[in-house]
Amino acid sequence: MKEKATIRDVAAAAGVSAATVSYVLNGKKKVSEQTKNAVLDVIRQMEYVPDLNARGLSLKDTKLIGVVVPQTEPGSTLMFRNNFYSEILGSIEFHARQNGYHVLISATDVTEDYLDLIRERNLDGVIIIGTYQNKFLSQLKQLDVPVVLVDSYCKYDWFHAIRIDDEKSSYLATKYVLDAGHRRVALVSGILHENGVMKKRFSGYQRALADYGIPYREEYLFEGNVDYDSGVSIAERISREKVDVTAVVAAADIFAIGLIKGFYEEGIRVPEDISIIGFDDLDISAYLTPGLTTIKQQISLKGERAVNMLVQNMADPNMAKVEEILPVRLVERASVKRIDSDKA
Amino acid sequence: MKEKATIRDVAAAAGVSAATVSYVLNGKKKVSEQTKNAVLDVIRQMEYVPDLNARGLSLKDTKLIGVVVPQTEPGSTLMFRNNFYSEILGSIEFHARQNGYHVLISATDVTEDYLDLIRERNLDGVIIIGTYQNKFLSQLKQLDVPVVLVDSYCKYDWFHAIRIDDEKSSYLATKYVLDAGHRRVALVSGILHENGVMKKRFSGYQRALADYGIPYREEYLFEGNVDYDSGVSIAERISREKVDVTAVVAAADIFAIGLIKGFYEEGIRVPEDISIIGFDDLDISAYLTPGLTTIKQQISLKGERAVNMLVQNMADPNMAKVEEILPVRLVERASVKRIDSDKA
DNA sequence: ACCAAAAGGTAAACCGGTTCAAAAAAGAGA
DNA sequence: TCTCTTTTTTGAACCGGTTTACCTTTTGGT
Repeated sequence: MKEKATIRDVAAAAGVSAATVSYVLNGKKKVSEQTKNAVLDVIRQMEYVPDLNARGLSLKDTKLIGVVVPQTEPGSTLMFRNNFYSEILGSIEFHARQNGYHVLISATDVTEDYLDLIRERNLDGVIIIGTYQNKFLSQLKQLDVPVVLVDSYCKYDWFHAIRIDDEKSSYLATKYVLDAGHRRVALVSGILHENGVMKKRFSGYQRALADYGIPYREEYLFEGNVDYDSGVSIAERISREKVDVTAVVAAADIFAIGLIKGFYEEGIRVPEDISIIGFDDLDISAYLTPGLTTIKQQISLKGERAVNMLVQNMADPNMAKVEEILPVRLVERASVKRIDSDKA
Repeated sequence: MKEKATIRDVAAAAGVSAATVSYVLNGKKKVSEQTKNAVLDVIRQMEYVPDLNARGLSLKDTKLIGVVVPQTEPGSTLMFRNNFYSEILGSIEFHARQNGYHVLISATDVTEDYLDLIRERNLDGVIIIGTYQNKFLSQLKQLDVPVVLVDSYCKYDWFHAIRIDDEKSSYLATKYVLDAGHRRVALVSGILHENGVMKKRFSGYQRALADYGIPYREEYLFEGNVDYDSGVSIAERISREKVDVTAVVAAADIFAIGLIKGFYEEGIRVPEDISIIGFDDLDISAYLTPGLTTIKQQISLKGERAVNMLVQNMADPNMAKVEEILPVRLVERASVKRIDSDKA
């Protein structure tokens, strides 16, 4: 790395003290127009750029925020392959920069290591996307750093949170399918006991059924890891075990995508033979054939709000904890067929 | 942020000097077993974590690397929606951490601003993915920071580079289609005059045609932005203008995905009516119906090699510039139909 | 003109690490 | 026991910023 000019170099060249240069830069004290201009000239001329590390050291304010994206397996980079997370990340990076922060990414879980990272780097704030290990939350709280949780249900109100109303959204999706005339509808979900989000979506599904006077049937519930392969194999199971459904609510688009593929392999056409509704609206979802009818989340708005919330909290450490619920929207594409409900 | 213990706090508690604690931590000087253990005990007990910013300040070595992912439009976060980049990024993050580095992401172009960022944060190294603006390269070089270029053709050998052999890979793809019996094959490509990678893929396509004695026909070349929508509209054009081809080589999977959708809307089936081969092997590509035959890049290997190269250069500033070409592999799925070449 | 107050500027200490030069302690040889 | 080494340890300076406390000028009111 080329040697950089320091604030004292600038000071010397401008014939003033380092303190003055500092004041010119951050305007915390009045400096006469004359000296200010002289200093600015030198700065421009020397291409001086202040060192944020040094500044961070004395200000204890690093303008650095950490973003944690979940890793599916240790050492895997899968989470980045999930467009859902990537898109939030992109949005976070953009808005962070708008607010003068830089983003340090980590594809770790929130563990001891990450807590150390926060302290090592003196992160000003942290955004955690998706799941986390409960046992480290209280330690995270101890750190007393602003934290925004995105898309997860924390039983304590220790941190800001931002997400959608999963129960209601799932209700919406299920209701849509029921309104289309379907009566025997399956739910493909993540593992319920380990995933709060999925639990809520399960509840919404159940409530919609109940509203239509349809009893919940356990054999219509399929749990699996939230990935493409689960979708494929669940489709196979539904086909081979001749599970008697006309529609399936997929609690994540990635499931739906796998299901379509799986059904296709089994000679079952979507939506002619079976209808599917998804959840998330990944950008792939519009590209599929048929286009996936799904619950659209405003993914990049999520990132934006997360950053804003964090920035606000970093400015005011005593800010009350807020929980923001973003709206969703059902986008109709071609994967759900309207059927005659009497027939069903 | 909770106040952290400093090295002097540890020193005081252990009854030694700060220097000693420092030596215990980084082993640059011998410390007696006895004091070492005493110090380590205190460190454990106080949960002391050294401050990397402070260390960076005195060592001029921040253990921070910057990764630039291209932004499609100013202010957009589109690049993150491109799985291709996300996956490289994920891989980079993982391997960087393995090597003790943290990753600062930016979705900027390499402009004045980013050059400033490098200096502000004293980045130890930089990985630039994809395109960049030529005019800033020489300034980047001035900075004298280790840089690895991923997936781009730089006319100067100023930086390390890592990519695939685009010409040959494209040749391979085209040859595969020709071997399947196709004779009238279109190329869907990015804008040639602004994209070095696409230029190479175009050459490969031409060379394959030539090898088979097939004259290149300009009306079989379709240029567009490398995105889904271009694919859709090019499919429409091919259909409506009744362009007489039996196959198309898509110079990026995202094109192929759009093409499939576009053809579908036009009532043209893939691969029954028209064959398509892609390029990249996005993870979506396997999920499509039909599965996309494509040129597979080892995307995460790319990230790994980029990090290794950078780490090596950071360790040895005089390291000679290297250019690494990664192998590709054609993966056969269902989007290319073998036809009787006589008929064509 | 005279003094108080305001404005502009600065030296020096500090943030939390590392490291040099030198001091202190321990070990070795005579 | 007393030097001479060798090993351990340490005080202090430094990295590049910020900031406090204080000093000098100006300015302004009477």
